[in-house]
Amino acid sequence: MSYDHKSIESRWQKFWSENQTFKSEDISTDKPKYYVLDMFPYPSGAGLHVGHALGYVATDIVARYKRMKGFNVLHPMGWDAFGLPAEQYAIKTGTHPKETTHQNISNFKKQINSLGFSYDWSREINTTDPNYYKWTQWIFMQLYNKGLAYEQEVAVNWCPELKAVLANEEVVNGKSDIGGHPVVRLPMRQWILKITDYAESLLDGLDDLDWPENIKELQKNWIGKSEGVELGFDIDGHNDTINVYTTRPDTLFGASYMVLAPEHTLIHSIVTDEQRSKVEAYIEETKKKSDFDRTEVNKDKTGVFTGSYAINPFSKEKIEIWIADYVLISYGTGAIMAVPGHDERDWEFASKYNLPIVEVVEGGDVSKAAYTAKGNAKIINSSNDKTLSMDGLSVDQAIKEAILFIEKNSIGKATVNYKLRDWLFSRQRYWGEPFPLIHKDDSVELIQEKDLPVMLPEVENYKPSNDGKSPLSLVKNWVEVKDESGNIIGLRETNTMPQWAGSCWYFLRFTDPNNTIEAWSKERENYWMPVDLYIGGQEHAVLHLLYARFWHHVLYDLDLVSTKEPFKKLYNQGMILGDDGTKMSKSRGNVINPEEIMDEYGSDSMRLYEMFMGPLNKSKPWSTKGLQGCYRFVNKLWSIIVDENGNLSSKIVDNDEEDKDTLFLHHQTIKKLGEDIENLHFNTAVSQLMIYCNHLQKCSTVSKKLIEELVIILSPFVPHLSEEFWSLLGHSETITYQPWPQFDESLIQLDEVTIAVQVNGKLRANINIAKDSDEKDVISEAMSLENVKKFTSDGNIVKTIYVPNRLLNFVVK
RNA sequence: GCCCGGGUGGUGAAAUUGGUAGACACAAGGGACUUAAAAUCCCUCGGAGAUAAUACUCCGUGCCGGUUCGAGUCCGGCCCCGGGCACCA
Repeated sequence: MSYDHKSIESRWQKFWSENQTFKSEDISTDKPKYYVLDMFPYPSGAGLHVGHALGYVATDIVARYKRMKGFNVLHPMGWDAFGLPAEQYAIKTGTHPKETTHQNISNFKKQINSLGFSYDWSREINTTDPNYYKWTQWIFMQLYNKGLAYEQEVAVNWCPELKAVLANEEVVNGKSDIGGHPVVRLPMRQWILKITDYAESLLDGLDDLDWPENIKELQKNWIGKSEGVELGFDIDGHNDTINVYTTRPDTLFGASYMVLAPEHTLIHSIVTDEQRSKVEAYIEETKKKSDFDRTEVNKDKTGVFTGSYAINPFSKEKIEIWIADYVLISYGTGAIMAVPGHDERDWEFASKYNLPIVEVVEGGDVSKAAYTAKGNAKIINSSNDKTLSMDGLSVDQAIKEAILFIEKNSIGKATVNYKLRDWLFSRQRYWGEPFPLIHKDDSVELIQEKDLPVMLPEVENYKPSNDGKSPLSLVKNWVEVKDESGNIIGLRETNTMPQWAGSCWYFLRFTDPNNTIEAWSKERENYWMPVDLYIGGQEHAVLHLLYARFWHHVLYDLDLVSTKEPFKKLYNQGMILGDDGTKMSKSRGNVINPEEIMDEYGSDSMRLYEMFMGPLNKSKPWSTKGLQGCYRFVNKLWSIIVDENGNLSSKIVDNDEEDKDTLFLHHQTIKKLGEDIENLHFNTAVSQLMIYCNHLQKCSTVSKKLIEELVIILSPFVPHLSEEFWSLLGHSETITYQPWPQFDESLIQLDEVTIAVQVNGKLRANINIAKDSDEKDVISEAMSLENVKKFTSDGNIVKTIYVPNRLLNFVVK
C-alpha cells in the first residue's frame, strides 16, 4: 500500500481537534512552563502564504518538542483583524468589515489547521471581538490615567489617498507604508501617546534581551539617544536668548552663525524690518513643502538672514542669525549654532551664503570641506581672555571642559535628546477600536469602567471625509452621549485606535483568554509570562515590537504585569522568495500557494521542506524540486516502517540486538535533533534524519525499540505521519506526550578514529587508529606511511602538533 | 553618508567555532529494472593535471595583505549584494 497523505493527515487533524490534544493546563503545579508564540496574522483575503507557514512550522516544532521534554506548553493563535484592507473592501462593496473579517478568518484557520499545527484553539482570540477590544480600551484608560495620553493640534502625516493620519513609523520616504500613497503635513487635533517618556526605559531594556543584534540595533537607532548640552545665545539688542542643542560644545569657538527652524516662535520678534518680507516669504514657502521635500538630504540648502545677531557665549563675537528649513523644529530646541568648519551641513550652507568658516579642530582643510574628526583630534583657535581656553585639548577633553564652563556660568546644562517622537495614536477610520472618551464642553473624560466596551456602532458609509473626520462622526446617536432623561451630556471621540493597539498586548490575553472580569488574572500572567520564544518577520522591528514593549513597560510600572520585558527570545524568520529568486508577488506570477502544495505532496512534506530549505533566519528561494526531495524522504520512511499491505514492516523485530553502526547513528540523531531544535537549526536536523534513514533503509532488520524512538523524534517535524506510525506500532494514545528519548553518550563514541596527517599544514595521509591512542603510536604509525616519508625526508621535523583523535601535523624545515 | 546582515560547487546549503572544505538535498550525466514510461535502486558529480588505479600532485570559500604549524573561520584594507536609518545638530 502506498503512502496516502490525504487520508492520514485529515484523520489525525480530526483526532487532535476532537481530543483537544494540545490544550494547555492553565497553571501546572508539576510542569515547568514554556510559552512559544507566533506573530498572529492579519487575516487577509489572499489567504495563507508559504512565508507564514515557515515561522509557524518552526514554532510548532519547538512546541511539540517542549511537550515531549515535559513542559506545559502555551502555543496559541489568534487574529489581528482590525485594519485597512477590510475597510477599503467595505468602502468598495458595502460589505461590513466584520463579515469580510469573519470569512477571511475561517479561511485562514482552515489553511492553518491543514498544516497540522499544535495550537490550543480554546485560546483563540480576535482583536475585533468586543470581548477583546473591551480590554484594549481598558489599557488605554490606564495609559490615560498615568498621563501618557494627550490630545493636541499637531502637524500630522495626512495621507489624502487613504484619508487617514499615519504614525511616523508608517511613513516611508514620504509615502504611506501601505499602498505607497503620498503623505503631506497637516495640522489636526489628534490623540498622542507619550512614548518618549519611555525612551530611556525602552533603550535600557534591550540589553538583556535574547534578540537578534540587528533588531536591537534598529530599535536603538530609532530611539536615537544623543548626549549633549543645551545652552543659550543672547540676542544682540534684545532681552531674549536662543536656546540651542549641541553634541559638540568643544567646537563652540567655531560657531560662526546661528540657524532657526522656520517654525521657530522667536523669529517674529527678532526679524528686522529690512528683512521681514524676505523672511515671511521664506516661511510661507516652507509651509508648502512636504515633509519629504524638506528632509531630502541631497537637496540644495536654502535660508534667509533675519537681520539680527547673537553673541557667541565663548568667543563673545557677534554672529548672524538665519532661518533655514534644514533645521527641524521637532528635534532639540528647533535652533542650532552652526559650526561650518566641522559640520558638513553647516559647511555647505556657509559656503553657499558666504558665512565665516572658523577652524577649531586641527587636521583638515576647512576651506575645502568640513573636518569632522572626533575623539583625540586637537582643539585650536579656541581661547578667550574673558571666558575660557581649550587650545591643545582633545575633542573628548574639550567637550567635558566646555560643559563644565557652561554649567558653572549658568549658560546652559547637559541634556539628552532622542530622535523618537511621541506616538500618534488616532486614526480617522471606522474599522478600529473606539476610544473610551467623552468630550464635554472644553474637557475630555474617560468613560466609566463599567460602561466598557465602547461598541463600534453599525454605519452605512465607511468612507472617511476629506477633512479628516472619521466615519463614526456621522453616527449621531452613537456620538451623542445622553443621560437618563435624554439630555446630551457629551460627545464621543470619533477617531479610532491604530492597527497596532490590539497587538500591543494580545500575548497577555492568551494567558487568560476567556476572563470576563479582568483583562488577565495576575496569577496566570505571572505563571506564563514572559514569552519564551517569539518568532516572526523582521518588518515589525520598530513598529509592533517597540509599541508592545512600550505598553508592557507601562503595565509593569503600574504593577499589572510581572516582567518588564514581554519577549525574552525573539527570532526573525527569513523571507521565502519565488523560484526566480525575487520576492513572491502576484505581478511576477511566482507565488506558491501552500494549499496546492499540501494537496499534492501533503503537509508533512511541506513542513519538512520549509525547514530543510536553509537556516530559518535567511532569505531563500522556493524550489518545488527541493520539496519533491523531501517528499521522496517521507516515502522512504514509509517504506521502512510499513509493508505493501499497510501493516508494520516485517523488518521491524522485537530483538534488542543492534549493530554498532545503527546504534551510533541512532543515538547521534537523538542528540543532534535535540540540540538543533533548541538552537533553531532545523535544516541540519532534517539532514541528520535523512542520514539515519538512508542507513536504516539498508538494514535487513531493525529493532522495534529504535523505530519507536525514531518516530518520537520525527513527530515534531512530520506529526501526521508519526501519529500514524505510532498507532501502527500498537499504541492507542497520541504520540504528543511521549517523553523525548535519551541518548547514550558512550554509544556515540567510536572505537576507531580517522586522523588526518599533515606536513606543514597540507594533508598527506589519513590513518585509522584506535580512539585515544597514544601520541607516540600515532606518530610512529604516521611516519611509516610512504606519502608522509616523501614529504618529511627533505628536512628536519622541527615540531609536531597533535590534536587527539583528529589531526597530526609535522612541521618540516 | 551612517548602522546592521551576507558573499562557499551548476543550485539550496554543511563545516563540531582555528584542525581533512563542500555533509544532506536539488539539478545534471551514466547504469539496473521495464515492451515503454513513471516510480524505485546503484554509480559519477569544485577545477586542472597525471595514472592501470576512486595511488598521487597543484589550485580553490568575493579581492589584497597579515597572524598561525594550520584560516571559510581571527586581524587590517578594499569590492559587491541585501536590509535599515538618514539635514537628528
